[in-house]
Amino acid sequence: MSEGVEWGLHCVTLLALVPPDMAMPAAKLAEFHELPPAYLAKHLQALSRHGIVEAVPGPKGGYRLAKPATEITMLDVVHAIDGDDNAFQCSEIRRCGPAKVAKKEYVKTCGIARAMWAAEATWRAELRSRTVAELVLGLPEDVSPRAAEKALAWFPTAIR
Amino acid sequence: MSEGVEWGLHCVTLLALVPPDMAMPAAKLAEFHELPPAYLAKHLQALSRHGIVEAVPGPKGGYRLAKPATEITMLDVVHAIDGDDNAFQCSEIRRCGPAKVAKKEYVKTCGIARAMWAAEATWRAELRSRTVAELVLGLPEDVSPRAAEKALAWFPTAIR
DNA sequence: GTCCCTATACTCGGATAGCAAGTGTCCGAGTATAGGCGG
DNA sequence: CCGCCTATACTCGGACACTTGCTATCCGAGTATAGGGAC
Repeated sequence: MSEGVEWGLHCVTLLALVPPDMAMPAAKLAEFHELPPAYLAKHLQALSRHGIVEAVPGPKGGYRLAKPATEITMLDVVHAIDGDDNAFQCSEIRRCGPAKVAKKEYVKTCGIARAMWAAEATWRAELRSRTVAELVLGLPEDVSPRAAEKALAWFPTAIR
Repeated sequence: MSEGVEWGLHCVTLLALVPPDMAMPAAKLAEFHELPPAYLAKHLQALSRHGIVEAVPGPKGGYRLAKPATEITMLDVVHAIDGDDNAFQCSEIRRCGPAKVAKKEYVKTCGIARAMWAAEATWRAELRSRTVAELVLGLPEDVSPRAAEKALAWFPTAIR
């Protein structure tokens, strides 16, 4: 899985703390995680194209969430950055070789592909059930008070 | 996900039909699916290293299952070929930037990584619950009688 | 003092190089076989 | 006729090029702002 997924999830979580009438530039998002700004921008563009974040141009511009954090699932972010294709790709090799028959004979999909896709379906269901809002609510439990203090001190200098 | 996973699953399913005292060469496995023989061999080596299939050298040699098909899960095959690393890799970017604190302060794992890994756990559980034996039992339901006939006619020419 | 205009600086967006992992291929090491030879 | 030996041919196993997609970067298009000037 692409590394950008991790970046995207962290950035979306951080953007969820930005007031709806403000925005945070990509450079600040990169600074907060010490990420290469130009490359992170590429992933933020993907999130923007898929309607997850909203881009505000010009000075006092930046990114903000395009919809409430309760309506953005982790699956949305993963799909926006890594694409929504199945991880398992069935190339129908069963239709090749000495046992191949007419195309019309293959009515059901390959059993192997069905099983793999069923497993991916549970994975997607799990990620679809987790919203960005839940990630934010879980933050106080994971970050130490000292780190939270530093983050809160930095935050006002980043939003515009 | 690597294309070799698909090849490996199909080959293991085919090998499940080989009598325990016989073997099928990699070249025949490749022929049955019209796959590049040399490259398929690479994946079969991986299956052999992980104790899924057993390699028999010399003439009348080839591959056979190293244990009963009921004890080989789809997850075993996927892990052997694609590796058992988590698809989501947490690089701990939360420990960087202006809000970073001492290493000892990060006691719990990142909430984002926990959620991603939980989703992967359901994916693995699903694949672990499916054995190669079940794939074989599902074959008659998916392949047309005509294809089964051709496969059965080819099969004796491939095992040694 | 207030309104309008213009130059500015900051933002995002897409087009452009570099690199690593997966893809594809090859040749060498090892072994059970099959045939020939000797007893 | 039977047993042993040797040459053979077939197998797997690891080491070597190539290509696609992810990684990383830059510069151009667009816009709200801030300052200056006119009224």
